[in-house]
Amino acid sequence: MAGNGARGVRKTGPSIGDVARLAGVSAQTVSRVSTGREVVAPDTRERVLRAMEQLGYSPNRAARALRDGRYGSIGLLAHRFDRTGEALTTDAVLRAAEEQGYSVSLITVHDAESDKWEPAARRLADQTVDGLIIMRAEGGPGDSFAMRPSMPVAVSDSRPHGRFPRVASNEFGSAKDAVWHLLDLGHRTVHHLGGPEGSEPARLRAAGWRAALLEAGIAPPAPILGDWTADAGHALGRALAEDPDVTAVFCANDEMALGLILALHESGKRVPRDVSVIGYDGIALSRFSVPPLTTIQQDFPRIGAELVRMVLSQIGKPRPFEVADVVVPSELVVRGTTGPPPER
Amino acid sequence: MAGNGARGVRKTGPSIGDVARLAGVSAQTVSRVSTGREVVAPDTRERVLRAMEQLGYSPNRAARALRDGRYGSIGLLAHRFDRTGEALTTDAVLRAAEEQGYSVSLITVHDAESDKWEPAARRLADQTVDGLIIMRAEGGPGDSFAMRPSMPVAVSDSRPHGRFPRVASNEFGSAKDAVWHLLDLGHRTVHHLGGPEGSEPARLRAAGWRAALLEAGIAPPAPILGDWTADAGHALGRALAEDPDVTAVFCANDEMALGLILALHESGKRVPRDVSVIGYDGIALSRFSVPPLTTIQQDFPRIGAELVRMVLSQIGKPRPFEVADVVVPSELVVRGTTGPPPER
DNA sequence: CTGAAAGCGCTAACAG
DNA sequence: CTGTTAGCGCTTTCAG
Repeated sequence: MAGNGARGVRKTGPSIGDVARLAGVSAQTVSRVSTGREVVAPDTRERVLRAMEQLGYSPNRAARALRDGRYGSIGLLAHRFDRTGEALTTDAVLRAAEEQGYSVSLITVHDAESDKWEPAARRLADQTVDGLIIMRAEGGPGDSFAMRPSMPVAVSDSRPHGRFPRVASNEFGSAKDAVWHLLDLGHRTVHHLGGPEGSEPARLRAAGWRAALLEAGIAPPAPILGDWTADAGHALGRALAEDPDVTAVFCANDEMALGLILALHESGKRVPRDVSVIGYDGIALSRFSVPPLTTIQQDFPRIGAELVRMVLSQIGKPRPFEVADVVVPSELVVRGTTGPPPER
Repeated sequence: MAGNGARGVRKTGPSIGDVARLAGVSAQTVSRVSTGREVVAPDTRERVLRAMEQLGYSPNRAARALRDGRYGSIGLLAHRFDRTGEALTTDAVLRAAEEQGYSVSLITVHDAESDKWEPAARRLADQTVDGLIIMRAEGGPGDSFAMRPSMPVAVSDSRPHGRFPRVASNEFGSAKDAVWHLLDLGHRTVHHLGGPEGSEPARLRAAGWRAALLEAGIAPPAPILGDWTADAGHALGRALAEDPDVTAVFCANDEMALGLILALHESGKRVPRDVSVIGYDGIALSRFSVPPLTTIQQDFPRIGAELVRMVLSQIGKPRPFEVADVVVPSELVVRGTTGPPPER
C-alpha cells in the first residue's frame, strides 16, 4: 500500500477503539460512557464498562488535551522547592489547584542569573500547562522574559513589572512592625540580617527595617546579607555576636534567625537577655526553637490559594487581564526571642 | 457542507500550519526546523524562524505527546509536600528528572486512609505521566491499588508489596545505631517517640529501636506515637519530660525531636545533661538547634535520584520489571543533644 | 439511543 | 532539500 503514512507512531495502552471493538459498540458510545455527558442504554453501558475493566482502559489525556485545547494543569516555577517558604506555598498551590480539578507541574530555574530565565521560560511555554505561577522569582523574570503571549501568569513575591498580576504580603509594613516592636522594647538600634541582593522580598523587608529606623531618627547600621539559609545566618551571625553594640537583630527569614541564635549561644550570649532576634515567615519549627522565635507569620495557604485563583481566572479570558495585585496580610507574632535590651 | 464534524474544538495558539502559511512552506518543514532532526536549507530555515517569532509559536505538546505516545513527565504522589522530608525528596526528584528531560507533576492523596488511595490512583492513571513515584505512602497503597498496568512505578519508604521496586534507606540498622549510641553512653534504657501507625518508616525505626534494646537485654518501654509534627513532639514530650526514668529518647524524626527538646526545657530539664535526644532525617535546621541535634542523616538527593532512575529505566521495557530494591545508606551524626546520663 | 465522520497539531515515512 | 499523506486517541456534530 503506497504512502500509508504514520509509521513510527507509538501506542500508549488500550485505546477507546479497543474497548469499542471488545464491547461491540462504536467508539463514540465508549466516549459517552467515559465522559458521562450523554445518555447510554443501561445494558450497553454495562458492556462497555466491562470491556474497559477487562482491558484496563484509561483515557489518553494527551488526545483529550489536544482536542479540548486545555491540559488541566498549571505550572509552578521556582528556583528550588526544598526551602520552607517554597514548600509551604507549593503545598498550598497544589491543594487549591486540585480543588479546581487542576494538577500542578513543577519547573525549576536552577540559577538566579536572569540569563537563565529565558531558556526556562522557553521550556515552559512548551510545557503542558494552561497557566503559570512564578514563585519567589529571585533575579528574574527580567524584561526579556519571553512567554507564550496568551499564557496566564500569576507571580508571587517578585518585582512588579506591571505585566503580571501579583500576590504579595505586606512585607514593608510587617518589617516595620517588627523593628518598631524592638524599638518599643527600648533597643537603641536594630541590626538587619537580610536576604540576597536581587530578591524582591529581601529588598522589601530591608526597606521596612530602614524606614522604621529612620522614623525613629536612628541612622540604620549597615545590613548584613545572607542567602536565606540557616548556614548563612550562623556564619554571618558570628560577627553580629561579637559586636557589643548589637542588642537586636531583625532577620529576613526564620532559617537565618535560627542560625544566628546558635551563633549567639556559641559566643556566650543569651537570647533574648543579651540579644533579641526576630525572624520572618513563621515556619512550623519557629514555634519550637529554644526559646520560641518571635517572627512575622505569613499566610502561606492563602497565598497559594490566591495564586491559583488568579491564574485560573485568566484562563479563556482575552487579554488584557485584570492585573490587580492581591495583598495577603502577615503579622508579627511575639514569642520568646525578644525582650528589653540588657542594662548597661 | 454535510457532516463536516469536529465543531467545538478549541485552538490553543498559533499552530504549525499558521507558521507554515506565513513562511510559505509546508508544515513538515516547520516541524523540521522545530525539532532540528533533519536538514533544512539555511534561507528556508531563516524564513521559518522569523514566522515563528512573529506569531509567538511554540509547539503544542499535547499533539506531540499524542503522536509520540509519551508525555515527558513523571508523577510524584504523596500526602503532602510541605514537610521537610517530602520537600527535600521532591526537590531531588525534580532535579534528577529535569536532567533526563522529564518534568514532574505533583499529585496528593489528602488522607492516609487507604480507601482514599483508590480514587487517587484512578486520577493518576489518567494523568499525563509516563511513570510514577510514590513517596512516603503512609497507609497505602493497599492491594486494591489500581493502576494502569503498564505504568512504571517506583516507591519510597513504603511497605514492600513485591509489586513495585523500592528505594529505601537502612532505617532498621540506623535506628539500632542510634539506640546503641545512647546505650554506649551509659543510659540504662532508651525511650521512643515514634511516627504514626501505618507508616512504614515509623514501623522500621521503632523496630530498630526495639531490637537494639532487646540485644542489650533491656525490656523496651512503651513507645509514644506522634504524627511527625513538632507540635506532637512538644505535646507528647511533656509526659516524657515529667518522667524521671527518662534519660534518653530516640525520636522518629527531627521535627518531633525539636518539639520534645522544647518540652524538656519548659520542664526545667537540660539537654543533654538531664536528657539525651536523637532525631531522624537530618533536616537542614537540625544543625542549628540549640544545642545542635544528634540525628540520623538521610541522603535525600540520592533517594530522589534513585527514584527517578528506577522509574525511567522501566519506561518502554516490557513487564515484569526488574524489581530489585535499592538501599540508600543513612548514618548517625553525633552533635550536641546526646551525652552520658545524669549521675544518680 | 447509536453510528459515522471529521479534525485538534504533530511528525515518520515515503515520493519527488 | 521539500511536499504529501496518514494517523496517534479523543469528542462534537450531524444523521439515522
